Amino acid sequence: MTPKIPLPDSAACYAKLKQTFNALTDNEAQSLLTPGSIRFYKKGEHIYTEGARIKGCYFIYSGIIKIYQTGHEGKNQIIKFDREGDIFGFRSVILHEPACSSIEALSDCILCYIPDTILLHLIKNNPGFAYDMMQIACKELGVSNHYIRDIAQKSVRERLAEVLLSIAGDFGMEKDGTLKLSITREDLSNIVGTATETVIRLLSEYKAEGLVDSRGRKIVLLNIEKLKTIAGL
Amino acid sequence: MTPKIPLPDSAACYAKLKQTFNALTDNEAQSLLTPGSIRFYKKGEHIYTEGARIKGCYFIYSGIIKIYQTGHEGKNQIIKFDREGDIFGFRSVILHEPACSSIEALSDCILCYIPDTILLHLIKNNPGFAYDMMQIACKELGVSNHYIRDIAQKSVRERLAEVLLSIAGDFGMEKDGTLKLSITREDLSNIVGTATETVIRLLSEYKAEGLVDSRGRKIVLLNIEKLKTIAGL
DNA sequence: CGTCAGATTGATCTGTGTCAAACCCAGTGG
DNA sequence: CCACTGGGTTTGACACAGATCAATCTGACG
Repeated sequence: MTPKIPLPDSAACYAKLKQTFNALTDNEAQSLLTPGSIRFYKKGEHIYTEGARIKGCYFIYSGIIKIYQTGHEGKNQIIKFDREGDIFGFRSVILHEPACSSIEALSDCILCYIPDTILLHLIKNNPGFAYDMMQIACKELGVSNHYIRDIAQKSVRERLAEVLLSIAGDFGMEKDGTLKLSITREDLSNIVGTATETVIRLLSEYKAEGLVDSRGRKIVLLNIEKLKTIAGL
Repeated sequence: MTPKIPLPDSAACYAKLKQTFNALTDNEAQSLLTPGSIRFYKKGEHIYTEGARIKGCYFIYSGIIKIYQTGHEGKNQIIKFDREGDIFGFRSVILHEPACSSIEALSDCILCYIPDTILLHLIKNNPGFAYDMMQIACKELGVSNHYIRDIAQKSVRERLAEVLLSIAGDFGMEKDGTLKLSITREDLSNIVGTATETVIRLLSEYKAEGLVDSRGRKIVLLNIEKLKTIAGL
């Protein structure tokens, strides 16, 4: 559990916070950065689990986390990935409800914990902050609703292409087209909402068509345009 | 276009508003109820369409509206129904984006239009209101994410049962189990995310099993418990 | 060098989508 | 009053995408 990377000091964390919430005053940022609020999480570690009564939310200083829900027969549905500068868990805090999804660190992470009292205090006392949060919630809402349509209407083949492109968009790729996010076939299938074998077969098809290349978790997008066509974009 | 029912006076509308947004002050409520902000919409009328640059959102004084997105080959995905006391369109206003879904009146409706300037002003000046809006957005977010899991993992048979139950929950039913919301098979299929014929076949199956009865758009839930089992609840 | 998770490939089964035809019923207009 | 019309509903036949099950393979790592 010893951090492999040094925890950032308050100043560094403050700078990150300001990027996401530019409405925060210095005083308020101070109130967020109490001792112990900044914590290191090892890759693979679970931050919290569906149904947990969390009493605060988390700001990501660095790293990538996976947000998912467990369904029938233990199959997981990945809702989204969050990264540096994102905030998660606020839904449960604001509604005073148990967590509706589980969170797992996909890479080593540094998270800043924001207790419910402070979050609610900020929303009720800093209108700019409330507006920032509002925008974040609305953006997520738009993405989720868009995804409902896709998952309901598009074929798995189309959705997989779309997911690959959106991963490229969210996390970037090397100059050669390699996705910066390394991800297992199983996780891919849990985003797309299909069986792992199907993802593997479709990736092979793409490969045969010269659209992608892959070795293990390294996936290379060779023909973005064609993938967009398949995805229906 | 002449209203079949008289438009409510400001006082009636004010009362409805207070039920949803109890943080509103009298002055603020006044600012919402300018002349012309309250309008009647006929059943089947389109309030606005995906991609429209709307400059305000709507509060539902009475009636039911359908929120949907158009996908491949004109097939629609219904995101949700809203009714009396609900507010819609705020996502686009808050993000300054074009509408991401279309709105249609499922019954005769009376809507109260809230211009963007006023909505944003309220959020930035009345923390209680901002918090109310925040809760609404978060609630919708929770529902949407939950639905992503369902649509990705459950079979159509399971989802149809779930949708019927949730319609019963949202809009109620008569003592005999008849859903108060009358809905076409096509709309049902557009919620579940399947073909119309499949909904019809599954309803027939349910009927054969004594779980539901139906004549036209009147659907009667005969065995709620069994339906819950099918839905996986 | 053994082990184990993840990746791959094949064979098979089935839930749903698609296409086509017919039917029911309410509203309209002659 | 009745034929006409058209939207919604129903049923059947058929094809196929994708799930499932089973077996094998690969590569990373202790």
